[in-house]
Amino acid sequence: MKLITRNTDYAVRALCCIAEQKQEVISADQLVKSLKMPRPFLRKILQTLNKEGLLNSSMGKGGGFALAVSPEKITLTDVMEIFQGPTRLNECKFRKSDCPYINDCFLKKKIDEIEKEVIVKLKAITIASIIKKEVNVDDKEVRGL
Amino acid sequence: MKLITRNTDYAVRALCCIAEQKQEVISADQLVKSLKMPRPFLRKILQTLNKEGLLNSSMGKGGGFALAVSPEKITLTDVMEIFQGPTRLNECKFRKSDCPYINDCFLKKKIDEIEKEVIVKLKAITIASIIKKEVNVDDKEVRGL
DNA sequence: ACAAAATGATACAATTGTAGTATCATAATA
DNA sequence: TATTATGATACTACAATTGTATCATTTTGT
Repeated sequence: MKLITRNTDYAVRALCCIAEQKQEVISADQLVKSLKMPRPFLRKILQTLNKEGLLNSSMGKGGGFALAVSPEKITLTDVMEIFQGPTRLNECKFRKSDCPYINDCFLKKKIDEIEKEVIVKLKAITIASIIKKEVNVDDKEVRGL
Repeated sequence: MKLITRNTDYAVRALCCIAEQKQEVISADQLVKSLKMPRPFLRKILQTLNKEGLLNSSMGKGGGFALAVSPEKITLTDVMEIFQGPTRLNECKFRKSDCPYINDCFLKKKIDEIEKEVIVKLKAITIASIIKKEVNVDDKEVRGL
Protein backbone atom coordinates (compact mmCIF):
# COMPACT_ATOMS: atom_id res chain seq x y z
CA MET A 1 0.00 0.00 0.00
CA LYS A 2 1.27 3.40 -0.91
CA LEU A 3 0.18 6.72 0.47
CA ILE A 4 2.38 8.58 -1.97
CA THR A 5 3.00 7.57 -5.57
CA ARG A 6 6.11 8.23 -7.58
CA ASN A 7 4.35 11.03 -9.43
CA THR A 8 3.70 12.84 -6.19
CA ASP A 9 7.12 12.10 -4.80
CA TYR A 10 8.86 13.48 -7.88
CA ALA A 11 6.56 16.48 -7.96
CA VAL A 12 7.29 17.35 -4.33
CA ARG A 13 11.02 17.11 -4.89
CA ALA A 14 10.77 19.20 -8.03
CA LEU A 15 8.75 21.84 -6.20
CA CYS A 16 11.32 21.91 -3.41
CA CYS A 17 14.11 22.30 -5.92
CA ILE A 18 12.31 25.12 -7.70
CA ALA A 19 11.51 26.82 -4.41
CA GLU A 20 15.16 26.74 -3.35
CA GLN A 21 16.26 28.21 -6.65
CA LYS A 22 17.87 31.64 -6.71
CA GLN A 23 17.32 32.22 -10.44
CA GLU A 24 13.98 33.46 -11.70
CA VAL A 25 13.19 30.31 -13.61
CA ILE A 26 14.67 26.86 -13.82
CA SER A 27 14.38 24.62 -16.86
CA ALA A 28 13.35 20.98 -16.97
CA ASP A 29 16.88 20.06 -18.05
CA GLN A 30 18.41 21.72 -15.01
CA LEU A 31 15.92 19.94 -12.76
CA VAL A 32 16.74 16.61 -14.35
CA LYS A 33 20.37 17.13 -13.44
CA SER A 34 19.56 17.97 -9.83
CA LEU A 35 16.89 15.36 -9.29
CA LYS A 36 18.13 12.48 -11.42
CA MET A 37 14.78 11.37 -12.67
CA PRO A 38 13.64 10.45 -16.21
CA ARG A 39 13.38 13.61 -18.29
CA PRO A 40 10.13 12.85 -20.18
CA PHE A 41 8.43 11.84 -16.96
CA LEU A 42 9.55 14.95 -15.13
CA ARG A 43 8.45 17.08 -18.06
CA LYS A 44 4.99 15.59 -17.88
CA ILE A 45 4.85 16.23 -14.16
CA LEU A 46 5.96 19.84 -14.59
CA GLN A 47 3.32 20.37 -17.26
CA THR A 48 0.69 19.04 -14.90
CA LEU A 49 1.85 21.25 -12.04
CA ASN A 50 1.70 24.18 -14.43
CA LYS A 51 -1.83 23.37 -15.58
CA GLU A 52 -2.94 22.97 -11.99
CA GLY A 53 -1.63 26.41 -11.16
CA LEU A 54 1.24 25.54 -8.84
CA LEU A 55 3.86 26.57 -11.38
CA ASN A 56 4.25 29.34 -13.91
CA SER A 57 6.06 28.48 -17.08
CA SER A 58 7.77 30.53 -19.76
CA MET A 59 8.41 29.08 -23.18
CA GLY A 60 11.29 29.63 -25.50
CA LYS A 61 14.98 30.09 -25.00
CA GLY A 62 15.79 30.96 -21.40
CA GLY A 63 12.38 29.71 -20.37
CA GLY A 64 11.51 27.35 -17.55
CA PHE A 65 9.43 27.10 -14.43
CA ALA A 66 8.87 29.09 -11.26
CA LEU A 67 6.48 28.67 -8.33
CA ALA A 68 3.11 30.29 -8.88
CA VAL A 69 2.25 29.94 -5.21
CA SER A 70 4.44 30.57 -2.18
CA PRO A 71 6.00 27.40 -0.74
CA GLU A 72 4.16 27.92 2.56
CA LYS A 73 0.87 27.54 0.75
CA ILE A 74 1.63 24.31 -1.12
CA THR A 75 0.69 21.35 1.03
CA LEU A 76 1.42 17.70 0.49
CA THR A 77 -2.29 17.00 0.01
CA ASP A 78 -2.43 19.60 -2.76
CA VAL A 79 0.16 17.64 -4.70
CA MET A 80 -1.35 14.29 -3.81
CA GLU A 81 -4.76 15.37 -5.02
CA ILE A 82 -3.33 16.47 -8.34
CA PHE A 83 -1.62 13.17 -9.04
CA GLN A 84 -3.64 10.70 -7.03
CA GLY A 85 -7.10 12.19 -6.79
CA PRO A 86 -8.95 12.87 -3.54
CA THR A 87 -7.25 11.50 -0.45
CA ARG A 88 -9.44 8.60 0.56
CA LEU A 89 -8.17 5.79 2.73
CA ASN A 90 -11.54 4.18 2.54
CA GLU A 91 -13.63 3.16 -0.40
CA CYS A 92 -16.25 0.65 0.59
CA LYS A 93 -16.30 -2.16 -1.93
CA PHE A 94 -19.80 -3.39 -1.26
CA ARG A 95 -22.79 -2.50 -3.32
CA LYS A 96 -25.29 -0.78 -1.13
CA SER A 97 -27.91 -3.45 -1.52
CA ASP A 98 -25.46 -6.15 -0.50
CA CYS A 99 -24.19 -4.61 2.71
CA PRO A 100 -26.22 -5.33 5.83
CA TYR A 101 -24.47 -2.52 7.69
CA ILE A 102 -24.74 0.12 5.02
CA ASN A 103 -26.03 2.77 7.39
CA ASP A 104 -23.78 2.04 10.32
CA CYS A 105 -20.63 0.23 9.32
CA PHE A 106 -18.19 0.23 12.19
CA LEU A 107 -15.24 -0.52 9.95
CA LYS A 108 -16.06 2.40 7.68
CA LYS A 109 -16.54 4.72 10.63
CA LYS A 110 -13.19 3.84 12.11
CA ILE A 111 -11.33 4.19 8.83
CA ASP A 112 -13.04 7.51 8.22
CA GLU A 113 -11.77 8.75 11.59
CA ILE A 114 -8.24 7.66 10.77
CA GLU A 115 -8.51 9.27 7.38
CA LYS A 116 -9.50 12.62 8.83
CA GLU A 117 -6.50 12.67 11.14
CA VAL A 118 -4.14 11.62 8.37
CA ILE A 119 -5.38 14.43 6.15
CA VAL A 120 -4.87 17.01 8.89
CA LYS A 121 -1.29 15.85 9.27
CA LEU A 122 -0.65 15.77 5.54
CA LYS A 123 -1.97 19.31 5.20
CA ALA A 124 0.56 20.43 7.80
CA ILE A 125 3.41 19.35 5.53
CA THR A 126 4.24 22.12 3.09
CA ILE A 127 6.99 22.63 0.53
CA ALA A 128 8.31 25.37 2.81
CA SER A 129 8.47 23.07 5.81
CA ILE A 130 10.32 20.44 3.84
CA ILE A 131 13.05 22.69 2.47
CA LYS A 132 13.37 24.63 5.71
CA LYS A 133 14.14 21.51 7.69
CA GLU A 134 16.49 20.16 5.11
CA VAL A 135 18.39 23.38 4.64
CA ASN A 136 18.73 23.79 8.40
CA VAL A 137 20.18 20.36 8.71
CA ASP A 138 22.52 21.18 5.87
CA ASP A 139 23.59 24.45 7.47
CA LYS A 140 24.41 22.92 10.80
CA GLU A 141 26.06 20.01 9.12
CA VAL A 142 24.30 17.78 11.56
CA ARG A 143 23.02 14.83 9.65
CA GLY A 144 20.72 12.53 11.50
CA LEU A 145 20.79 8.80 11.26
CA MET B 1 -5.30 5.47 -2.89
CA LYS B 2 -6.61 2.57 -0.93
CA LEU B 3 -5.77 1.62 2.62
CA ILE B 4 -7.79 -1.56 2.37
CA THR B 5 -8.10 -3.76 -0.70
CA ARG B 6 -11.03 -5.92 -1.64
CA ASN B 7 -9.17 -9.00 -0.48
CA THR B 8 -8.85 -7.57 3.00
CA ASP B 9 -12.37 -6.20 3.02
CA TYR B 10 -13.87 -9.55 2.05
CA ALA B 11 -11.64 -11.36 4.54
CA VAL B 12 -12.72 -9.10 7.41
CA ARG B 13 -16.36 -9.57 6.60
CA ALA B 14 -15.91 -13.32 6.30
CA LEU B 15 -14.13 -13.43 9.65
CA CYS B 16 -16.92 -11.42 11.24
CA CYS B 17 -19.50 -13.75 9.77
CA ILE B 18 -17.63 -16.81 11.02
CA ALA B 19 -17.18 -15.27 14.45
CA GLU B 20 -20.89 -14.56 14.77
CA GLN B 21 -21.76 -18.11 13.79
CA LYS B 22 -23.47 -20.37 16.30
CA GLN B 23 -22.60 -23.61 14.48
CA GLU B 24 -19.22 -25.20 14.96
CA VAL B 25 -18.16 -24.69 11.37
CA ILE B 26 -19.50 -22.78 8.42
CA SER B 27 -18.89 -23.75 4.82
CA ALA B 28 -17.75 -21.53 1.98
CA ASP B 29 -21.15 -21.97 0.32
CA GLN B 30 -22.98 -20.72 3.38
CA LEU B 31 -20.65 -17.73 3.57
CA VAL B 32 -21.23 -16.94 -0.09
CA LYS B 33 -24.95 -16.72 0.61
CA SER B 34 -24.46 -14.38 3.56
CA LEU B 35 -21.78 -12.21 2.05
CA LYS B 36 -22.78 -12.12 -1.61
CA MET B 37 -19.31 -12.28 -3.03
CA PRO B 38 -17.86 -14.42 -5.86
CA ARG B 39 -17.51 -17.99 -4.64
CA PRO B 40 -14.09 -18.84 -6.13
CA PHE B 41 -12.65 -15.59 -4.82
CA LEU B 42 -14.00 -16.16 -1.34
CA ARG B 43 -12.69 -19.73 -1.40
CA LYS B 44 -9.21 -18.48 -2.18
CA ILE B 45 -9.42 -15.95 0.62
CA LEU B 46 -10.58 -18.60 3.09
CA GLN B 47 -7.74 -20.88 2.06
CA THR B 48 -5.28 -18.08 2.66
CA LEU B 49 -6.73 -17.28 6.09
CA ASN B 50 -6.45 -20.96 6.91
CA LYS B 51 -2.82 -21.20 5.81
CA GLU B 52 -2.02 -18.09 7.80
CA GLY B 53 -3.48 -19.63 10.92
CA LEU B 54 -6.51 -17.42 11.46
CA LEU B 55 -8.93 -20.18 10.51
CA ASN B 56 -9.19 -23.90 11.08
CA SER B 57 -10.72 -25.93 8.32
CA SER B 58 -12.26 -29.37 8.14
CA MET B 59 -12.57 -31.18 4.86
CA GLY B 60 -15.27 -33.45 3.62
CA LYS B 61 -19.00 -33.54 4.08
CA GLY B 62 -20.11 -31.31 6.92
CA GLY B 63 -16.77 -29.57 6.80
CA GLY B 64 -16.07 -25.87 6.75
CA PHE B 65 -14.24 -23.16 8.63
CA ALA B 66 -14.01 -21.88 12.17
CA LEU B 67 -11.88 -19.24 13.84
CA ALA B 68 -8.51 -20.51 15.01
CA VAL B 69 -7.95 -17.35 17.06
CA SER B 70 -10.41 -15.51 19.26
CA PRO B 71 -12.00 -12.49 17.58
CA GLU B 72 -10.47 -10.16 20.17
CA LYS B 73 -7.02 -11.17 18.99
CA ILE B 74 -7.53 -10.66 15.26
CA THR B 75 -6.69 -7.09 14.32
CA LEU B 76 -7.26 -5.27 11.09
CA THR B 77 -3.51 -5.04 10.52
CA ASP B 78 -3.22 -8.82 10.85
CA VAL B 79 -5.58 -9.23 7.93
CA MET B 80 -4.05 -6.36 5.97
CA GLU B 81 -0.58 -7.83 6.30
CA ILE B 82 -1.76 -11.17 5.00
CA PHE B 83 -3.33 -9.74 1.87
CA GLN B 84 -1.42 -6.52 1.33
CA GLY B 85 1.97 -7.09 2.87
CA PRO B 86 3.50 -4.91 5.58
CA THR B 87 1.60 -1.71 6.31
CA ARG B 88 3.82 0.98 4.85
CA LEU B 89 2.49 4.38 3.96
CA ASN B 90 5.92 5.37 2.86
CA GLU B 91 8.27 3.78 0.40
CA CYS B 92 10.93 6.19 -0.71
CA LYS B 93 11.31 5.94 -4.45
CA PHE B 94 14.80 7.35 -4.70
CA ARG B 95 17.88 5.26 -5.03
CA LYS B 96 20.12 5.97 -2.10
CA SER B 97 22.88 7.41 -4.24
CA ASP B 98 20.47 9.79 -5.93
CA CYS B 99 18.87 11.33 -2.87
CA PRO B 100 20.62 14.34 -1.36
CA TYR B 101 18.65 13.97 1.86
CA ILE B 102 19.08 10.27 2.30
CA ASN B 103 20.14 10.59 5.91
CA ASP B 104 17.66 13.19 6.98
CA CYS B 105 14.64 13.36 4.73
CA PHE B 106 11.99 15.52 6.34
CA LEU B 107 9.26 14.13 4.12
CA LYS B 108 10.11 10.57 5.04
CA LYS B 109 10.29 11.41 8.74
CA LYS B 110 6.88 13.01 8.70
CA ILE B 111 5.25 10.19 6.77
CA ASP B 112 6.87 7.68 9.12
CA GLU B 113 5.30 9.47 12.07
CA ILE B 114 1.89 9.40 10.45
CA GLU B 115 2.37 5.76 9.60
CA LYS B 116 3.09 4.82 13.20
CA GLU B 117 -0.07 6.49 14.42
CA VAL B 118 -2.16 4.89 11.70
CA ILE B 119 -0.86 1.45 12.60
CA VAL B 120 -1.69 1.96 16.27
CA LYS B 121 -5.23 2.85 15.33
CA LEU B 122 -5.56 -0.05 12.90
CA LYS B 123 -4.35 -2.46 15.54
CA ALA B 124 -7.12 -1.23 17.82
CA ILE B 125 -9.73 -2.46 15.36
CA THR B 126 -10.44 -6.14 15.95
CA ILE B 127 -12.95 -8.58 14.57
CA ALA B 128 -14.55 -8.57 18.02
CA SER B 129 -14.89 -4.80 18.07
CA ILE B 130 -16.48 -4.79 14.63
CA ILE B 131 -19.17 -7.38 15.35
CA LYS B 132 -19.84 -6.04 18.83
CA LYS B 133 -20.62 -2.55 17.56
CA GLU B 134 -22.71 -3.79 14.71
CA VAL B 135 -24.72 -6.22 16.81
CA ASN B 136 -25.36 -3.52 19.38
CA VAL B 137 -26.70 -1.20 16.77
CA ASP B 138 -28.86 -4.00 15.48
CA ASP B 139 -30.23 -4.77 18.93
CA LYS B 140 -31.21 -1.23 19.66
CA GLU B 141 -32.61 -0.80 16.21
CA VAL B 142 -30.98 2.57 16.09
CA ARG B 143 -29.40 2.96 12.70
CA GLY B 144 -27.19 5.94 12.25
CA LEU B 145 -27.04 8.01 9.11
C1' DA C 1 14.23 35.52 -41.33
C1' DC C 2 15.83 31.71 -38.95
C1' DA C 3 18.04 28.48 -35.83
C1' DA C 4 18.16 27.09 -31.15
C1' DA C 5 16.15 26.33 -26.86
C1' DA C 6 12.62 25.88 -24.29
C1' DT C 7 7.60 24.21 -23.06
C1' DG C 8 2.68 22.28 -24.78
C1' DA C 9 -0.08 18.55 -26.24
C1' DT C 10 -0.93 13.99 -26.90
C1' DA C 11 -0.65 9.20 -27.96
C1' DC C 12 1.55 5.03 -26.90
C1' DA C 13 3.90 1.15 -24.17
C1' DA C 14 5.55 -1.53 -20.18
C1' DT C 15 5.02 -3.09 -15.67
C1' DT C 16 2.69 -4.21 -11.64
C1' DG C 17 -0.99 -5.11 -8.48
C1' DT C 18 -5.68 -6.25 -7.83
C1' DA C 19 -9.50 -9.02 -8.74
C1' DG C 20 -11.40 -12.93 -10.24
C1' DT C 21 -11.90 -17.73 -12.77
C1' DA C 22 -11.14 -22.56 -13.66
C1' DT C 23 -9.67 -27.12 -12.79
C1' DC C 24 -8.30 -31.02 -10.69
C1' DA C 25 -6.67 -33.37 -6.44
C1' DT C 26 -7.68 -34.85 -1.77
C1' DA C 27 -10.14 -35.84 2.37
C1' DA C 28 -14.25 -37.00 5.23
C1' DT C 29 -18.74 -38.78 5.76
C1' DA C 30 -22.90 -41.42 5.07
C1' DT D 1 -18.36 -45.51 -3.24
C1' DA D 2 -20.91 -41.29 -4.23
C1' DT D 3 -21.30 -36.87 -2.29
C1' DT D 4 -19.76 -32.88 -0.21
C1' DA D 5 -16.51 -30.36 1.33
C1' DT D 6 -11.60 -28.05 1.20
C1' DG D 7 -6.44 -27.94 -0.93
C1' DA D 8 -3.46 -26.60 -4.49
C1' DT D 9 -2.39 -24.23 -8.39
C1' DA D 10 -2.44 -22.13 -12.84
C1' DC D 11 -4.58 -18.95 -15.60
C1' DT D 12 -7.10 -14.53 -17.15
C1' DA D 13 -8.89 -9.67 -17.00
C1' DC D 14 -8.58 -5.14 -15.71
C1' DA D 15 -6.86 -0.86 -13.93
C1' DA D 16 -3.34 2.11 -12.13
C1' DT D 17 1.20 3.36 -12.15
C1' DT D 18 5.23 4.45 -14.50
C1' DG D 19 7.06 5.64 -17.86
C1' DT D 20 8.42 6.78 -23.48
C1' DA D 21 8.08 9.04 -27.95
C1' DT D 22 6.76 12.60 -31.18
C1' DC D 23 5.53 16.61 -33.01
C1' DA D 24 3.72 21.40 -32.41
C1' DT D 25 4.34 25.97 -30.54
C1' DT D 26 6.59 29.87 -28.48
C1' DT D 27 10.49 32.84 -27.34
C1' DT D 28 15.05 34.63 -27.86
C1' DG D 29 19.36 35.87 -30.06
C1' DT D 30 21.90 36.54 -34.32
